[in-house]
Amino acid sequence: MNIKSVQGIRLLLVDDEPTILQFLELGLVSEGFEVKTAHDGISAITAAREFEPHVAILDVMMPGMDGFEVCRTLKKAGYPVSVIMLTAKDEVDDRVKGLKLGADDYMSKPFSFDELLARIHARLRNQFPQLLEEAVHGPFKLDDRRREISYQDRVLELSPTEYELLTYMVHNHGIVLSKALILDKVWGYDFAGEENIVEVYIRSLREKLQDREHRLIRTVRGAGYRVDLP
Amino acid sequence: MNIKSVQGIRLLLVDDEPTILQFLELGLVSEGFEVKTAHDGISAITAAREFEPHVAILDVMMPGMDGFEVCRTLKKAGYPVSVIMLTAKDEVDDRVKGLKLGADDYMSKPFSFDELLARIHARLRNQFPQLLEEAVHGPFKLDDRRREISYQDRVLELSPTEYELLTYMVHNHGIVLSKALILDKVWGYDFAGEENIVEVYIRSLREKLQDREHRLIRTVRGAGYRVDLP
DNA sequence: GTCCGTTTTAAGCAAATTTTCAGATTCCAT
DNA sequence: ATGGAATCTGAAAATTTGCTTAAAACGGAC
Repeated sequence: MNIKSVQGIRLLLVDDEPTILQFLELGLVSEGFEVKTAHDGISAITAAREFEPHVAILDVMMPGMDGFEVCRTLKKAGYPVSVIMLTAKDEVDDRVKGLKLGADDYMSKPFSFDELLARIHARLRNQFPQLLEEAVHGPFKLDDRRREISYQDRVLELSPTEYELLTYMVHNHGIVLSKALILDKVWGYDFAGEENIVEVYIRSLREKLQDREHRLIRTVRGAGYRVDLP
Repeated sequence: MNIKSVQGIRLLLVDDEPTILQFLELGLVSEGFEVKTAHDGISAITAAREFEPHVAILDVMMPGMDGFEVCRTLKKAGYPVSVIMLTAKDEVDDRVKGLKLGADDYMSKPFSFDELLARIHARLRNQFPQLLEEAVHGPFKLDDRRREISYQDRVLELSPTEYELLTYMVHNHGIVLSKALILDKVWGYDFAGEENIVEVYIRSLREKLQDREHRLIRTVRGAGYRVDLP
């Protein structure tokens, strides 16, 4: 997603399950967020005090102080923090239901990483609209909400992967991006195929941008690709 | 949200569960509302007399005088108050009962704070339009007091779920909404079924809107749906 | 109970997208 | 200029996604 626009945004992750914590942290950091983690409620509160996160992602079920308590404490202290609560699907007793009220959004496990990203963006749009402006880079206009990219004021018709790829590259224009890096960011670290697929998609983008001379998306032989804005 | 200012708007919160009461009060006060709370039906009536709330948020299940009774009493006394009823998901018949007894809207737990905010705003739009902007989006007119949606000045005949879905989507027009998000917001966080049901309902809406070309409700492949107003 | 509208599930189909592959082309170092 | 590696290309194969339809499940009204 849009690396640059997310810089300086602080996320607090709280979960007592180390595996999940690590997994989420890894993903969110590589998206460009500033991330702090805590494995229980008490340390979450402490961390929040000095870290001042924009968004807190809290697991409901934790030993000791649970997610609800953390949420309430943060809100009460007046931090302008958005809270996304994570809970398992089978935790549906009434007490839990009622307490869900304090959070700004709520996701039930299991969920996809992409979905979490979308929720974080939604929260940011709501709470800190000035942080996520519509990005204009030269002839490109990136509209994350509509999920559209315009080039010279014409909306491009892109497949999902093309959209992700172009978003990533335009946000990082002027920088050479290796195929390995692109694979990581766009296809995910666990993609098993060959790097040739990047070439295939670059070709498709060039076609849709009418970039016959490869001047917009430049090939840097042996290093990767670079978007050059006029 | 499409609200100009919330200052001077008075909300009455009634619930016997102190935790929930506190959560809601905290959140709503920080949104700028004037909030008064009551923990049972009797004191709710008393509070309403001198506080004269614009909107009352009542829990259905309370010992002694329940939410319905409070609602009926308030309406009978002629206060110009909008009532939002809170009920647990399995108390299905409560909804119908509540609407018959004069409630203007209902919400089933669990819900997020955002949803409650949206409902309050919706209520205010209808009951006190001078305080807020109109709920007209292009060719759509949303009247959730009557639970009706007009499209090009014709009232649509919608099932309850269709109504919720279209309301949600029109309210968020111009933004891509994933099927997962729609499921959460419209069907509730604990819905167990497949995302296909969203597709089925979208189809039904398109049919009723005569949107054969899918230009009103656009499919954004791999991402979700987006309402585009002409 | 039966009827009726609504919600939900399921399966087949069509289309779009992703991925792979093999041959062509380009580039660079020698 | 030549060989080898990197990149480009076009098209087929594989996969995924969304659309549609019909039937089953459900709930309330009678």
